[in-house]
Amino acid sequence: MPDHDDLMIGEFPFLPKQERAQQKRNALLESGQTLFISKGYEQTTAKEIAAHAGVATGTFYRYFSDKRQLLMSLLEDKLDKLLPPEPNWVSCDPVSLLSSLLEAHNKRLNELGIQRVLPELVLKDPSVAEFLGEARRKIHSRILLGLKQAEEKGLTWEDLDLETVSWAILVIVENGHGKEGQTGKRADFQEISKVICRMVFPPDVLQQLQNADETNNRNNS
Amino acid sequence: MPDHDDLMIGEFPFLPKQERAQQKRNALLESGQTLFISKGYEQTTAKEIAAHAGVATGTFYRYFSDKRQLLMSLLEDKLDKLLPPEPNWVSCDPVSLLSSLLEAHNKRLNELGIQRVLPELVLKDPSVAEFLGEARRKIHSRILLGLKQAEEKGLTWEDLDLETVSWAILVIVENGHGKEGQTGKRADFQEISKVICRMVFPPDVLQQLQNADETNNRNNS
Amino acid sequence: MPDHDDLMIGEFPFLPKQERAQQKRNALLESGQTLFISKGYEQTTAKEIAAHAGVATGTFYRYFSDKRQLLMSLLEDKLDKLLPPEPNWVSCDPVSLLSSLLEAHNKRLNELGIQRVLPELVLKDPSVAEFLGEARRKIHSRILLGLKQAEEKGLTWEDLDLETVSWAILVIVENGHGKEGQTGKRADFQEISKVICRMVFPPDVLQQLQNADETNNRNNS
Amino acid sequence: MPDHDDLMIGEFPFLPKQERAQQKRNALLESGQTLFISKGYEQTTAKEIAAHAGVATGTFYRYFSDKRQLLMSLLEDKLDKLLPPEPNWVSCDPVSLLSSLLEAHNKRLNELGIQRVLPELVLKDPSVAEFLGEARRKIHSRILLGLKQAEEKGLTWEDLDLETVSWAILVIVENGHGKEGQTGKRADFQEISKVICRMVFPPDVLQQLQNADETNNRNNS
DNA sequence: GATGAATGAGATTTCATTCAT
DNA sequence: GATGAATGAAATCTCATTCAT
Repeated sequence: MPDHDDLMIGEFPFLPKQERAQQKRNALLESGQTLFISKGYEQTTAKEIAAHAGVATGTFYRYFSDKRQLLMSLLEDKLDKLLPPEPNWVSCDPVSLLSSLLEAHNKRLNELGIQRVLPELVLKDPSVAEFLGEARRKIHSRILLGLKQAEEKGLTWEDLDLETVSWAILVIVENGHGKEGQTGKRADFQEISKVICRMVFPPDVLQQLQNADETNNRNNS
Repeated sequence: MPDHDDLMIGEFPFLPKQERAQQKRNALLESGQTLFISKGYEQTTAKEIAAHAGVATGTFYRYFSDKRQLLMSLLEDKLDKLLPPEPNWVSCDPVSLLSSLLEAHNKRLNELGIQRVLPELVLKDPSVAEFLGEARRKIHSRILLGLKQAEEKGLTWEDLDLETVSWAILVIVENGHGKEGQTGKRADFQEISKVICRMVFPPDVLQQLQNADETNNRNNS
Repeated sequence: MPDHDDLMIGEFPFLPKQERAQQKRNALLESGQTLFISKGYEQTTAKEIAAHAGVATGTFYRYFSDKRQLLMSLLEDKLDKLLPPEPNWVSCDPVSLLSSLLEAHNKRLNELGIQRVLPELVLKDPSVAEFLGEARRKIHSRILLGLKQAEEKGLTWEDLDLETVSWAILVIVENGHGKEGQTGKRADFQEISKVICRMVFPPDVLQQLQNADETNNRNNS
Repeated sequence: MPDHDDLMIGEFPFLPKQERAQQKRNALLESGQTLFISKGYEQTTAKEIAAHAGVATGTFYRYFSDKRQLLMSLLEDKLDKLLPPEPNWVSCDPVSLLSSLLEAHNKRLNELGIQRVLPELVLKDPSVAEFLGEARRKIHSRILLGLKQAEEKGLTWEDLDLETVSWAILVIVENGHGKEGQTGKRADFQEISKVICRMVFPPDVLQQLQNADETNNRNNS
């Protein structure tokens, strides 16, 4: 349980009660996250979480009604960080834009790690499944919307099935974080972006967008 | 499990002992699979599996050292069915080829269902993780090989990063089965195939392959 | 866990499964009863009951879903023994009849002991309260019925309120077992019976009944 | 417990400290009583009592060493109210005297309610049992004393066993409060009194006492 | 081999009591 | 004195695994 006040010599190690309680709650949340990620949800006990957070078993139940609720709190806290950002396809070079978005999203996911427990929970707890499904639908419709705007401007392949492409993008984005560990090679966001862009834009449009972007940059500097 | 054979004095039991034991083992495997899929691995007890298979709890432990080993046996038995087939890109219309392969693979996955428990186990049991990683690497290299052959024949985009594309295909294939439930629309294998082909082949090559295919079919008939 | 078979040398120490299980169930019931009576319901833990019955904690839960259910089983098993017998006022000397009934009932209660925990449970568990109330109503109406028959024969005090008297008798009978411990004197069933009879019969009727009884006895011998 | 006095600068707090402490103690006692009666002793937690009394959990332990001690204080405070009044059999109509005494006692018991938890505690805490036994003995000897005076004046049945009758009266009085709920009819104190009087006095004596009472009343008015 | 009752370690959860603030 | 968060012992209950029959 880190307590920064301890380091401030000359001050009373005083925190208003609410804040201290918040600290403890957070310590429990963090410990829960850490242990869930490293051992899985079922393999982690409430006692362990409490011990890891440096509090007694009973304290766990002051802040959370049970393990499940701690997890749900974690999910709610972190949901926005799990969602990939919404790309704006038009204004600049789509490949490098996507690449940096992917890299940032990937970094966030790896820092978070919580997504690794989710598949375990989908089977055991329908409400988690519901929760995740909702989130996925949200992301999917975001991606779909971006694609639609690009399509309206005549930038995409002519016979593009937006539903399917946006779903494919979703899947690629969601699984990007795992590329390295499972195929032995570090994720190459630049290449992934190229693949995605190729699904969306014909080569000439892509070239055009990239040229416009370069011009843009030259004018700006 | 009532066994009327015991009552037929003077007849040979219809199955030699070893085979009857095999039957029990298989019943347990099937029950394990069914229950793991519907309730998750941790939520399924050895007693339940035994009861579902129509044998006594203790019998479970005659055939499997524990729950984990039953699962590993399941995985080994079914692994080949989890692997998607290796596409041969050259000989026919890639889109319809892929489409039918995807559909067949998807059907197998849904019949199997076992893949749904795997994420739960990856964290709990490193050997499962190892096992799965191995399988994925195998599939990945199959896909990669197919792509390489296409590339050597000059069929693919010029600047194609084969590693990345094959990884993207892997991800799409692996997640294809879940498309429907999660985005509200039934999986459309035709469209998915088109997307994948667009990642791999330039439009003119694709057209050419499809024409060749049609010619082929006409000649054949 | 007493096992009488151990003492039968030369016999197989064999009991059919059901009987053995019954034995264990009974051992648990008895242990529950003993401990509930000596320590109270709340003060007795499932673990203790199991240990006292010579079985493991888990075995307790094989036979009873929880402590409460064991108690309810006890109550159902013993309810008929808790009910006082129905007196037949007419056929013989009411005082000695009542006296022997009271003594027998009292002996049964003391052997049983379970009634001592009931008050504790009435507050905690409304279903126990309901259960007991039902039993009391049954006894009460039995007593009332006996009184009515006596009244119809013109044997009782003229202005007798049957409801009230039967209630008073119920209360006296129910509390008879506790007389000794709480007032320092052994229960004197003969005297209690006299008191009850005085509530019901005028002295002359009582005398008459007793005389008739004596005549009866003389004729019988 | 909001306390506006703290805000009135320059005024003496309305209550000296000790008295305010007394108030808290009393609030705790009352809350304990209320909750014990409605939920039972074991089912009531110290935290609940404190919350109900409007003080912090810790404050509970400033005034009482533990839950048990709060209960004992309750008992000591209320014991005199639990004791039924001592009847004076001679000076007036015993039936109506008893009737009004019974009614008053019954009302007190119902207001108090604490007697309902006692059975739960007798088994758990021998000192409570001791305490209650002492109280019962006290009441019993009071009743016995009254009967003896009546006997000395030759008012009672000739062969009356005073011990037994006084015990029977005690039991009836103690259980009177529960008559209604358990037999479906409201307690009828007049009838109960008649029953008790019939146990004690022969009809002619009773008549005589009632006549004397009427004469008394006529003379007084 | 088969059975399923028995085991007991371990997870979840509660609550009387303490103690830093 | 008052507070209420924290404690941790203890109760309830589950289930993988064993073993007598």
